[in-house]
Amino acid sequence: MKTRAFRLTDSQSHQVKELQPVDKGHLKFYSCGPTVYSYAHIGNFRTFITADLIVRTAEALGWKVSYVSNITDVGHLTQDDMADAGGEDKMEKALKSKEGEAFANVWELADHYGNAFKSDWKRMNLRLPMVWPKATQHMREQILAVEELIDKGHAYETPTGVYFNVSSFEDYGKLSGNRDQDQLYRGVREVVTDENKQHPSDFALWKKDEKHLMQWFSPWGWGFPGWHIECSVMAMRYLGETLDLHAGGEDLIFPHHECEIAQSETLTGKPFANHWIHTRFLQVDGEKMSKSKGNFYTVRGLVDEEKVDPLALRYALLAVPYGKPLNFTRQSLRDAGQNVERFKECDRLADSAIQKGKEGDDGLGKTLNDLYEQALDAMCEDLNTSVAIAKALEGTVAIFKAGDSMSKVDGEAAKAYLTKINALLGIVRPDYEAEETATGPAVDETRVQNLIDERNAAKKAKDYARADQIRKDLDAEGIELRDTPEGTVWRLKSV
RNA sequence: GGCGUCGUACCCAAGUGGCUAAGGGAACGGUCUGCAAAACCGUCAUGCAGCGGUUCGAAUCCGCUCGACGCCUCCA
Repeated sequence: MKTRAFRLTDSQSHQVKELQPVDKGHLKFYSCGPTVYSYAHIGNFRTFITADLIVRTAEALGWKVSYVSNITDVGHLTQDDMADAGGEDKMEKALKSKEGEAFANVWELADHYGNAFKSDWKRMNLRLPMVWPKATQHMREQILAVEELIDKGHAYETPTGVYFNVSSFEDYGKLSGNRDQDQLYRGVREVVTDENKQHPSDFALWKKDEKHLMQWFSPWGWGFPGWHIECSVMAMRYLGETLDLHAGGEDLIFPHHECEIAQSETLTGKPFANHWIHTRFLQVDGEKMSKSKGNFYTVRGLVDEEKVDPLALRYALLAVPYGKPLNFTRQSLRDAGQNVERFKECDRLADSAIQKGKEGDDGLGKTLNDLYEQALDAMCEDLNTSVAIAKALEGTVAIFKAGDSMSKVDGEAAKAYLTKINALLGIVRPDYEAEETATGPAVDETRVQNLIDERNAAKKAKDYARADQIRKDLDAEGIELRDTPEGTVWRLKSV
């Protein structure tokens, strides 16, 4: 295998630079996960897919990957910690909402959405992290970290909590560019802040709150941790004091990641992460998607209710490189579905060629291998998924050209190619067994097969009107028929 | 007010100084098929928001104009 550099845009320098693990060939990677107060939407998953593609590319390069993705289940307030008068914990707010009525308490709610998230994760063909740490499971470490920050003189206690003194950390703003903390508040319509804080930019490490539904006892009394401290603590707990790479959505650059840097580097005196990358937001029909606008799609809604092929959804979410805004539309989902079908069709063609066992070798393997190498090159160049997909699709043209007369050797080469493309992009085959889904009627396969048999009998009898009627009826149900040399096959039409 | 991104065909999108401006979707014509579907073949941007400039040479660099968008405020 030729040696390749894996290059990614670093959010701090805005330059594309080589990702170089401190331990050569062993990537220590932390990716910010969701706050589990609701079902994750496709925008969340664009970010998680970016992380997934990094893991897959690193694996393709033969690296070992220590991959951690957290689950936030406490401490994420509805209002920023900077202006934290009146901020409400997202988990508590969700419990009070209409959907929250189904849960006995906030712990159950967190558990439910956390599990739903993990199930969506698998359906989107995402690599499993080494660990999925939860904020609530690392309370002791968080409290210890806050104590240490106070001891070191970088944090102070007020009647409402413990705050990090931003002016005590010289590098504050190095990631986001928000260097001048006073400038930040000029032109902002209203600054609501805790009057006990020394500066509006100081952020909460611990909130005192005896009424909070999730609370722990600390040296500062009952309360709960601030949102930022969990990631610092869990990242360092599992991956060490300096990460090779830290990823997240673009909204997390400030304040979340800026605060993580301030806390972590103050604690260790070492760089927190050598490389930062951020996935740009997804838009829907040219508009920003957000919960407050209500124009958002969830994985569950599309896959369970609308029967969209999860692989098509994944394809649509990764077709545009992570550094550019992606405009998600019904059209983009249809395009994605078409191409995913091409891969699947090639997979069937390769299986059939292997089964037929025809002799010969038309050199398909060489062509496909070159294309795979080019696809991997594209992924190593800042995850250029557009080019990687283009190369992957060129491979399908080569496979289709070989067609039904493909030899066994070429069939095996095609199969191996698709396996490698799938390992890199995850858009050919599902990597996990399908889980039972509660919603939607299952297709009665026996009934469909009976109708196909009836249609074939009608065709044989040259009763084409009857044959076409059966095909038309099934099509109306969303089942598409296709007559192939191996017989009639059917598939569910997605979207 | 601060920080940042982008404008390439009907749609998505690659290309960041130099061969014919990748690839996909849609559309149209053809082959195959009882007819379809899938597949294959062919057609589909003398031009890259506009205007200037630099250069032997620019979609690519510089300036201005117009337009779209993101973060700083709930969000990945």
